[in-house]
Amino acid sequence: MAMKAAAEFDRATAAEHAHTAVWIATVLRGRIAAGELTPGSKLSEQALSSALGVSRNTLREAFSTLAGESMVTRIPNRGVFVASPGVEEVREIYRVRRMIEPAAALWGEVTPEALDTMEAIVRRAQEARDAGSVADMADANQALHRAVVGLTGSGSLQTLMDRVLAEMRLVFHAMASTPDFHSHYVDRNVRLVERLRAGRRDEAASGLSADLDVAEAELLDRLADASG
Amino acid sequence: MAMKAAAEFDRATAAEHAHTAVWIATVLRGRIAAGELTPGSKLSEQALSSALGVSRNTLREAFSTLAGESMVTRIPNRGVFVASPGVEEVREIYRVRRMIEPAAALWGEVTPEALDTMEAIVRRAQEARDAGSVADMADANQALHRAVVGLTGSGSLQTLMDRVLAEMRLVFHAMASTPDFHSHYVDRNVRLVERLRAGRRDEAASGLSADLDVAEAELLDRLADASG
DNA sequence: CACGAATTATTGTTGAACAATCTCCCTGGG
DNA sequence: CCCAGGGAGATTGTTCAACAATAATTCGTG
Repeated sequence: MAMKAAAEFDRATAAEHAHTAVWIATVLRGRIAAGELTPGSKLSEQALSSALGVSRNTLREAFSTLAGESMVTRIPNRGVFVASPGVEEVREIYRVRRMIEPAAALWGEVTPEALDTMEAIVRRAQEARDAGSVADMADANQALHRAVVGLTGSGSLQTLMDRVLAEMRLVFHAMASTPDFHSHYVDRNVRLVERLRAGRRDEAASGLSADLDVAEAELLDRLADASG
Repeated sequence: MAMKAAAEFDRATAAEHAHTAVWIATVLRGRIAAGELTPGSKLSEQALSSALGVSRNTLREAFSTLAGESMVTRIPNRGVFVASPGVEEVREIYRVRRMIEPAAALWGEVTPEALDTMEAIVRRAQEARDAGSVADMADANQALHRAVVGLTGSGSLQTLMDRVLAEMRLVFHAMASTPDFHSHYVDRNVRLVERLRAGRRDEAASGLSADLDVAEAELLDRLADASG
């Protein structure tokens, strides 16, 4: 068909031959994370395949990938939709985090470099708070917790955490407004890193666990408000 | 083509319309777990698609799923191969297990039902040892550790653990002979469940961690022998 | 207005085709 | 004898077009 160029967009830019399906999955993942594709919205095969300039088959393969990451939900004979996490998903998110984050704090390998990285992230969060940038604060917060899991040295756990954090972003996107959720945690995060630096891992782990409890409760609260 | 029936095998038996791609993924996952498809062996698209009676496109989608579970490895323009975990993969497996299993023992919800289940599994392991059935012992061992992670109540962690255990099976399949690896752990597992029953979670967690260290060392040892 | 049936749209799956890439063998030169 | 180079053949990556199966919608009828 002569008119594939109708939606040729970039795709020549970054690493042309990244095995189209993977590339498409990356594009969609990015758009979902950016909030361009809002939770619950339908991803039509025909519309998307022509919009992205790939065949339905290739798009389908990308969908498989994203469904495996639970970024989208596939309903047989109905289509795929951007995942829209609810109360149960939030609970699951914190079940996971309450296990792997304290575990990482307790038993991970706390290197000086890791501590430096975390301190830099915490400073970034403080600056974001001072500047009143909610988005940057959210980013820094996620980056910090990601770094905590990084202490485990495990790629699988890191991947799991990335999935969880991506789902968290979806939760925020699903909420109409994003009132300041993170500023309370900037100071707590500072204390967390201090404790890790001081080698007080028990305190770091238990404090982290408590923080997660609070965050979950607060998030569930706002979710109930939004849906009630 | 009239001759699709050439390889019609069952496929009408179990839940006919399980949406072919996932059904195929299930079949392949089972064959890999059973050791029918040995680690490193190539999965030719043409051969498999005709052997399973599905189109290459559908098979491809199944491959995506399995690659996402790292049951198979995809090498661009070369094909997909049954994953063949080596030393680094074993290390990663135990990095994960050393985090989530003790975490589950420490912070999971230890219900009486869960304890009963675990005791039943442990008894099964003892019977298998008495009967000299290595395979049953391996199964029971895996089931027990799976149950430990189940204490977290988290589906994501359970899924991660399942992936890890599947990879463990691949490691065993990759070793020419499977000398008795599990009998040493039957008694340790008994003690683990006893400690959980007694509410001595710290001991359960630290003992578990030690067991995992020993198991990793032993496994790495045998791997070194096999490849040396 | 409610209800059911026909129409329409969308997904699920297949088969064939072609380009890109790899594998392997075969030949020629050192 | 060994190695480099070059095809020929096979395999994967991707697209297209078609049809079957299922869901959504529309429309006619009571």
